[in-house]
Amino acid sequence: MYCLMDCNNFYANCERLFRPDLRRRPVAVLSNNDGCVIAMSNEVKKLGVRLGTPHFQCRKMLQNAGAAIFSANFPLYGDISARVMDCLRRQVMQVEVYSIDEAFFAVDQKDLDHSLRELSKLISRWTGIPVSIGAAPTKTLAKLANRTAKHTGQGTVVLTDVAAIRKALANCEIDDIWGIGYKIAKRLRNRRIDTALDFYRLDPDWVKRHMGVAGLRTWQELKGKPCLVFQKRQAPGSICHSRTFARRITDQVQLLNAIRMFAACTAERLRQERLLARRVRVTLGLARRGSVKYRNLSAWGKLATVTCDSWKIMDLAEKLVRELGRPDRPYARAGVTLLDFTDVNQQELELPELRADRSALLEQIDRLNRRYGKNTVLLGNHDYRPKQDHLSPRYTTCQDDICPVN
DNA sequence: TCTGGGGTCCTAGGACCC
DNA sequence: TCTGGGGTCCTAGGACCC
Repeated sequence: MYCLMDCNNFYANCERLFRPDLRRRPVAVLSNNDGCVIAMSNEVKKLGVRLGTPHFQCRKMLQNAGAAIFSANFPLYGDISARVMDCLRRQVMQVEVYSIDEAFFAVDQKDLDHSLRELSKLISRWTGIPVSIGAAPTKTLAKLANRTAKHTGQGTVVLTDVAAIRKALANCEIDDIWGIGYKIAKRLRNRRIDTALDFYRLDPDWVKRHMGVAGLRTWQELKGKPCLVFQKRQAPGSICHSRTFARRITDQVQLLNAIRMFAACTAERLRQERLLARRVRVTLGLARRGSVKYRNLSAWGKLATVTCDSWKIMDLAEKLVRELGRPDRPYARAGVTLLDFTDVNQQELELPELRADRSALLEQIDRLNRRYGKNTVLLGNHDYRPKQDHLSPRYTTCQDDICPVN
């Protein structure tokens, strides 16, 4: 049996943890630069705000409803997530953390309904975060069970018999199936395939022909045949750091400063993962101008040897930006991606005279950033600062922000 | 004025090889 | 230079996830 635990309105409930006064107030959380709504409490959902709505479009409505607005506080959410996952690991086997607020796990118990309800209560009691749990014979059906648990307010749902599965499928829109996104859903709707049950009734050959192997896998999963199994935590295949600028950039020096800073962030993450990279890619997003659409420019290059040295990665990223030249439009966003990794233990040998060994210095910088918070020590001459007008304290990860108890 | 960020997997097409 | 088939590798782009 596959189970899926999902934290309810996770970011909004993290903000509420240390602010009991917000328990009944609407809460919305904004993306970087306070651009758009990325999470909200049920009260905000009831107002009709959709995920991804730009803040300026719903600001008035939220104000009128007395909503509390927060800039995304990822150090806080990451720490609370780790606590929830730790709690889950103490109770069940084979936990696969799927995202910051979701984890699959396996159970093999008789009284499943009862034990999942107890588990949900326990996580909520230990961490303060309410969760929903769905259980079913495949991961995709477990997702469906979880969705049903949320929608019906049951908290936990076990989907095993065909009748219950069919009922849940009939109540699920085509684009709410895990694995079917906006594009495919639109194509299916054009053919009058509107619900998960309509999709379930399709011929598998047709599904394979029109939706490829990924679509067929989803179909088989809904039929109860597991195609997606538990996965061990793997090293990432790429590491990316990208940002939309609070103000568009026209100055090349400013852009290069931002790129060097982004490159340093990717390098730090690379060292955390104990990996070395071979390739660097930079991506520049050019702003819309009149009828001229938003456009991406990108370029990649190879490092002389695999490395996790911030300066080498920063230098190559800068070189790539220079090679891209100056476009006629301002930059709206930029990013740096590292690719082609090898494990740190398999580092290629460099001639000693070519190696500027900065590993001790980088180690110290990483240590300071771990201890005193991200970006305590930054490399390069940067002037990039995101807009975060509604940031809550880092209650659990920064000593200065700990809640006082009176 | 103001529209996120970080990933994975699959597929098609081109280059190249024998 | 052209002819053919089969194979691999690489890259860009699309689609998906949270």
